Amino acid sequence: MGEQSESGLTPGEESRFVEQVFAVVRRIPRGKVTTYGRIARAVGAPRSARMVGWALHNSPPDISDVAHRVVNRNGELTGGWSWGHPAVMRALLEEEGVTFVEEFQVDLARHLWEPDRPVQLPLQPPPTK
DNA sequence: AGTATGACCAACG
DNA sequence: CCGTTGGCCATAC
Repeated sequence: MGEQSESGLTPGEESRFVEQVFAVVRRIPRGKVTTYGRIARAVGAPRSARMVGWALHNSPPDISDVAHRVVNRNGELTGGWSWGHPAVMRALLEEEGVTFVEEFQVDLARHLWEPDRPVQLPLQPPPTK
């Protein structure tokens, strides 16, 4: 039997990483946001923030409903173009009560949600400029 | 099989 | 504040 694909995963099983990423994203509360890096840490891959972005880019419909709650570590809507324009993503967030400090930068100090993670030192939100 | 790129992050100068 | 470098690793060419 084989042998699994070079990815080390059999078809149908799907990557646990991706599944876990989606599980975390689904738990982001309305009116809150979290970051790629924090999701990566929450699933045990602290240095694979890029893979989180990759997973979201391939996100199924059920994730697309809450994907706008994921921003980069600075609160910027780096994935905004996936909605056609960052303004669309911003509108979705404002609709949930999220406020902004810049045109496409959310107020992390007020709306940051931290996923349950194993155990890590608390990270403070970056200073406003 | 190697290179380039990416919804990222962090350290450094 | 900006640019560069390194790390991550899947995808496209």
